[in-house]
Amino acid sequence: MKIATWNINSVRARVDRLVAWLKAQAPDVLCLQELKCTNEQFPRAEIEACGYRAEVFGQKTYNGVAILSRAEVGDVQRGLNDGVDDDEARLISATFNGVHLIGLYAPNGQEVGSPAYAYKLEWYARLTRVLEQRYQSDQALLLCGDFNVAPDDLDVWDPRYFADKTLFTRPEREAFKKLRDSLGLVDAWRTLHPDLKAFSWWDYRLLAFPKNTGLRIDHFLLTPSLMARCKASEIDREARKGKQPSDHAPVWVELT
DNA sequence: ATGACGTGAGTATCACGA
Repeated sequence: MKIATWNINSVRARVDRLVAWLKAQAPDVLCLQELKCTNEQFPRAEIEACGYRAEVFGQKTYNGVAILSRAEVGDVQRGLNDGVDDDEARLISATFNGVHLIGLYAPNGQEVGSPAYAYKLEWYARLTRVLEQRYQSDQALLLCGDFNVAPDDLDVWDPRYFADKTLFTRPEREAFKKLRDSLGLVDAWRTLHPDLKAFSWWDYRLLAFPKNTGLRIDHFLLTPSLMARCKASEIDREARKGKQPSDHAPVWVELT
């Protein structure tokens, strides 16, 4: 079973790329982030024409997440549903083949010290509480998506330059670690590539992709029992090439 | 100069991304 995640940075601007990638990679599940469209604007017909269903949690202009799958998913929930007043479409969860899936788009945080930065840290704390309240570490649970945090030095092209920059500040990395530790979750790609310096996002500016000045911020977090079934995980750097790409590459895991 | 691009909204320029 192949499960993928991709921050597509506007699904309407890239529907042709999306369809081509689904046909080429044939994942069983693809979690999408940054749809930048409402449920009504989502290109459902094109997705269904290539054999996928779509559970969509859209929002006008910003955010928006979806779960595409070859077979029907169960128990779909949109949002954290933790009682906090929050209308940002950043999380969708479902079950598929006995696996609890959570597809998420964590807040970016803008500048350190800004309201958006505080919201990001609070959002991580809320998600951690939700995991602790609703799941157990012995379940088959998988979180994937754009976490907007580079966890370690190896995940940043220049850790010294990023030391006090959003996505790599100590509070963000600690919030990510607390989320991971809540259920003993494992960073699947890093576990399978312990010494590799590779990225999943590159700035559109400054020739960042050809210079490979990127960050690894798109992740799969698995409970230990699910990690035992994970034999492969890769970042599809090819999908960042060519005309009008998303600034993120897709990431996938293969589960036995 | 670690230097500025892409998207949606709306129709000039701004908010936002990371």
